[in-house]
Amino acid sequence: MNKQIEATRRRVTVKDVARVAGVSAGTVSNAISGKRKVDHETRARIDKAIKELGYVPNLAARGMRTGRANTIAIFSSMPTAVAAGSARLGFLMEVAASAAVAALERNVALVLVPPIEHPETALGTIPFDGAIVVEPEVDDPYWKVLRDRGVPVVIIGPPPEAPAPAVRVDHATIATMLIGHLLDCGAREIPLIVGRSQRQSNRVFRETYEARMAAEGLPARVIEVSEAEGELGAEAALLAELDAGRSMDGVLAPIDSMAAGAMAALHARGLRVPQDVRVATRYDGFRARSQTPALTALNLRLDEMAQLATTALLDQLEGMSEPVYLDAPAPELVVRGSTVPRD
Amino acid sequence: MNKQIEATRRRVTVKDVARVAGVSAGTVSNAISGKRKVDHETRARIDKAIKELGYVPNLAARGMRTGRANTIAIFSSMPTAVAAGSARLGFLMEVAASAAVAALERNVALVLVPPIEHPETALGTIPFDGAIVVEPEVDDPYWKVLRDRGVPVVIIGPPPEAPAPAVRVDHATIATMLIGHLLDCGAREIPLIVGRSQRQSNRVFRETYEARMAAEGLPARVIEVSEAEGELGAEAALLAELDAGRSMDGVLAPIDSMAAGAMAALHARGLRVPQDVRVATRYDGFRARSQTPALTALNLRLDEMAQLATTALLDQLEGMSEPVYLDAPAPELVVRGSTVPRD
DNA sequence: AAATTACGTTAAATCGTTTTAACGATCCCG
DNA sequence: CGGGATCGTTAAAACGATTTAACGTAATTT
Repeated sequence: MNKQIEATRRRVTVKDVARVAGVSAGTVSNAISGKRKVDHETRARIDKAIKELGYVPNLAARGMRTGRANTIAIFSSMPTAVAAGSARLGFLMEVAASAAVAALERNVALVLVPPIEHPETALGTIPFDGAIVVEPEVDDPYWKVLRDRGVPVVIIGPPPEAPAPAVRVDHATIATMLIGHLLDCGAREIPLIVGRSQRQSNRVFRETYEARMAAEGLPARVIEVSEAEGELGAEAALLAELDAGRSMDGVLAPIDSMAAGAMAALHARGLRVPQDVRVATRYDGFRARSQTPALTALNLRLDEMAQLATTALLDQLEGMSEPVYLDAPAPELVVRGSTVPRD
Repeated sequence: MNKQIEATRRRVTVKDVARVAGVSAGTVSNAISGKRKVDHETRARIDKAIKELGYVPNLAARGMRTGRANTIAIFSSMPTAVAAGSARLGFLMEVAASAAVAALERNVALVLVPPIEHPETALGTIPFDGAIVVEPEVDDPYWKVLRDRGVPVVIIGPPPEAPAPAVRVDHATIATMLIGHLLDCGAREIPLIVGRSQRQSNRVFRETYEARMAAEGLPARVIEVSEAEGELGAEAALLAELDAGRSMDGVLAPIDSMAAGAMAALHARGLRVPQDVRVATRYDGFRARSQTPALTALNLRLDEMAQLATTALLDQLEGMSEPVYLDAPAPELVVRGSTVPRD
């Protein structure tokens, strides 16, 4: 009953519990983990001792013995993150939130590793058993290190290397849905504003766009904007296009910051959205929703993707299953005011 | 040069490095940590050996010896989270993103602990040296356990107990700003839609509202809605109010889901926002921005708050400073279409 | 020249848990 | 009655790092 308020109190260990309960340390361990059978009555004594002493296991020691940290990390790499701006972060955080819940349900904690300056350093400081890598680049630094170290990894996004465990996101499908929607809305002159970097998503988007436009017998116009320029870059590029007298009745800008830039350009030239020009983007985040009118986008079902990835990773860690290759759930079109007039 | 591809390879330890470098394990440790001086030339040998062997330190072992996990956790508690819905999560994730960056800059990883069913269980599985607790309730389960265990904690929000290290958020200021703005916009009949639970923020908001309305000689009308009912509850409550013939030209709904419900009710009765009724809410998140028109809200500067809290916590952990009590940065009003006509 | 200090290094102890192999006791079966 | 099985338990050996106290040598002071 007496609250021992000593300045420095030795940590309560499994040995202390053992002594009080009149058993050996090993038995206490077994009682806690449930790995081996322990007599019902002795277990009761142990439980009592634990409560009495306020024992809380030392996770570092446990981890050292078992070789597991009971932790997984979620990574998103640097370069494009800064470039693609808040979108990327929002994307990552949406995934992380869902992954954290899924992981905790299996008593594993999630370590959040946002894009930072020096990835390598961080990697050495963070204890984790496996990782989820969000939309890695082709030569993603995180992914490469993890793979080389033999850390179990599940990717969310298109896998950068042929057979890698991943929740596969098919950018072609995404592109097709968005283009199809713009066409359905009656748009015929639809420039594509796309990132200049060699990321897979840019490439696939572009190819899919060109193929589809060709199939429809419509002109394809690709406007490349450096990711680093983001919103302003896209605005400038579209203004140039408009001022050069090239007409348009739709704009497809998968990267949401660029879509925002496009909106600004259209407004500046007095074009009405959606009456004159329809606009669509990919990720239905902050950015897309803050426009007026809000942008038509896709519900990528990030929560489901995160859950899939997390359970796949944990199954793999527990040896319950081989590495798997899953397909992301089909995205859903979220139609908003930027393509269909509201109210 | 030969890639040893053995089925099971013993982990490379500090001893292996020591052997190769021709020194003792202790010296390798010193070289790595930089805690004691190591001859320049031997350090070079050690570095070489490390690279050669691909040594990566075992963090569990290190943690066991040092007693530090190099990890902090960020918590948000259960009950209201589910109630307040996505808003709460968005809030948490915004804070977490920023905290993660701040922590990683000091080589500490951030563990994300979203609201879950059984907080106690999780606590026992997660290794962390300190914690950030986001907007704890008066009797917050997480906070109580952490305090009892003597884990260093910094709170973001109003502190539930007199002197607790915190980044203090002043709900009175927040309430004052929002009410002031609605008044400035010309609103005179402004019901307050507030949560029914005994959370501090509800109480403070309500008191501030009543005081201010009294001071202005205006009628105060408080509509209580149970947090669990959220959006629909608020909608129903406001519909009832309207149908009872009580007129209004403003609505203050701090909880964003309830603000959404209010918008629905107003639309349903053909009232125009902002021409007939001005609407404002507190947190400028997803919800607020997705309304048409988007809701006027506050930029609470969560990123700065998170950064403050994180550095305060880490300073405390490193013994660099005593527990501190900081004030959150002043919020900024974000005026949107729900109070001021746009375009 | 003797005494002291400073420096870099080391062997050994230590952190607290899980796991291993072995143990005695009890029970079952032939 | 003796030879397994079965059961619950235990003592001791890991796990891999950091830290302690002590050491020899070289440099500096007295």
